[in-house]
Amino acid sequence: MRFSKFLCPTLREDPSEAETASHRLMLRGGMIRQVASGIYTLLPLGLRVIRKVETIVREEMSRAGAQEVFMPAVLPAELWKESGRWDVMGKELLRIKDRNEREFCFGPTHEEIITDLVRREIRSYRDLPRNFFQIQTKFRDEVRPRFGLMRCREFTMKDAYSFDINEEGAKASYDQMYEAYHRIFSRCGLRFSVVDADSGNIGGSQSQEFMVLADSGEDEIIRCPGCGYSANSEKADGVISKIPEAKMPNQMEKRETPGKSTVSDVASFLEVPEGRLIKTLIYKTDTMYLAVLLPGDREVNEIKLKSALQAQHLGLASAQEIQELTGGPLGFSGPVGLKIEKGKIERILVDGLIEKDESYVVGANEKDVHLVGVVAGKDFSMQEVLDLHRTREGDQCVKCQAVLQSDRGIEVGHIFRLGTKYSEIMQATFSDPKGELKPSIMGCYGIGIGRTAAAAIEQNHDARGVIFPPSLAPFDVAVIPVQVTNEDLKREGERLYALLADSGLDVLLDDREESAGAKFKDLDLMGIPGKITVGKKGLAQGKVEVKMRWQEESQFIDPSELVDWVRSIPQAWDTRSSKVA
RNA sequence: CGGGGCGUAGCUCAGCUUGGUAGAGCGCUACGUUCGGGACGUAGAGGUCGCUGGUUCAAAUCCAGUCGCCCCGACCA
Repeated sequence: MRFSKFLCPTLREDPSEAETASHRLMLRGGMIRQVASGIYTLLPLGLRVIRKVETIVREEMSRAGAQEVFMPAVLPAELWKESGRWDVMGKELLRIKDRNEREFCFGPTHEEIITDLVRREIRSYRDLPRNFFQIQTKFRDEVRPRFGLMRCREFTMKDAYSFDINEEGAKASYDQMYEAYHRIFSRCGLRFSVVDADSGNIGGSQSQEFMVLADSGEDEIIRCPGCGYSANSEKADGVISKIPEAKMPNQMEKRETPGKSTVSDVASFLEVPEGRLIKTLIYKTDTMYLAVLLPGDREVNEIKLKSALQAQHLGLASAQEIQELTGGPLGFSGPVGLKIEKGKIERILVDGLIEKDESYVVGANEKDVHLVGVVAGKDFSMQEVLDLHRTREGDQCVKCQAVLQSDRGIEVGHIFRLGTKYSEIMQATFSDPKGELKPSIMGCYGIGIGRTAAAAIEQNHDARGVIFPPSLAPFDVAVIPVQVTNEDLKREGERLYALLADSGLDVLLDDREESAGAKFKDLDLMGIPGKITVGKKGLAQGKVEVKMRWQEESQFIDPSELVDWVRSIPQAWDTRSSKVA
């Protein structure tokens, strides 16, 4: 490719909208342009990177025995209604109507569609197991798209679906995908870890996420240095050894707390550690109101709460609702005297960190009043005790008691054991050897293609720009004649370009009439691993000047070694000493 | 959905408070001089000041509405 013909509008300055490294560098490097919030055009350079990721994914999926299909992007509502997710998905699902007012959606994922295909086409245990995958455009109307390709509304996803005759088979299919994902992300040059995850509205019994470690990641990973346990903090379990000490009366007493409605205000006003407060959160689901009690210094894990309640929607009650339900204003709710009544608060859930017979501070359900010396289990009921808090760094591992640590991660892949959630409801059955009809055991497996590329940039860049892992780089090497007006340099550049291209390498020839400095800046920004500088220095001594993106100094090699040098770049990447952050 | 910010040339932004013929740097075009880490000179092109309405003799500027984009939050009891 000749740079002079290549659409790669690099930007000298940082675009104002970009915060994270990958977003900023993909815009500056001329890889993407935004069309609408969370919707992007991939420019030639960016597309090349995406294609590299896709190629790796395709190779590893076939190697793992999956076969490629291509399902539609626009999906009829009926299938979604059949699975029940038409109502569950909410506003994230982009709903559209055709000219006959028939309902469709733009596919956010394809369980329903593949299950529909399989129930029509696969009838016997002899046809199983099977695994189908596709690389397709999805649309999810995200609450808040951000960070360029990291959280888009429209994005490219590889999704795979396995169908097995029994649990052992399903487990084997899952393990196979686990291995394939390991190979894929390793080949993409990423440092990642696999964590236990919540399966969200996809459903199923077990799921794990592949997390690329990066400070800009939107997910928190909880990791145990003792036993190696690691999980998304949404899913992680942890314990604390003991609750904080506090001076507290033995009997329940009222205390005036004028205007102190937050945990930190009340705690400092009453001189009690936040862990000795109980916050009482009033939630509402599709069917009822409920109270959730947890230590003041803790946060509710709404994912756990939602699954404990088996609720489809979950949200906090409004200030007005709280006043009506508890008799007191927001900020002063408490469990003492809280009545359980049909149509009002129907359940009181107590987090497992609240200890029976210990005394706490709670709201009095009365403006500007809190209660101190409230004994858990005596002054209020602890009938429903559940694990509802969000685990955090510093808690102890439930398995080995080591102190848990936390990292930030970008979720690039997610694998699920679905069981029969979809096959049962949609009747995707097969005949077993006895002739009985059974639902297939399913698994599903996703990879965010664009997000993987973005994550690679998050992990591999420096002040000058991207440093693509060679496996994802848009070009293997760039040839830069420092002066194209100099006929000798121009001719030599053309010669090397032809030589390398003829060897099957992806080469970019920077034949633009730019200054050498401008070309170097652009090439560094674009992150191409190999750089061949064609200048008088090398020409004079009959050598070729070469440098890898992550190296500081050029070296001069014999022209006969050039092709081998370019081919050696991937190995050099793997063994490079100065890994970049 | 709540809070905040922004919308002026391809990009980054100034001008708006105090209304009076639209600005800078970078980029782009032409010519010349340069030429190993974003060169210089000269001459040029390029803008319905997001959109709609209002106030006014006069609106980028004041007012109202609207659309779009970004950020923070959505864990607050």
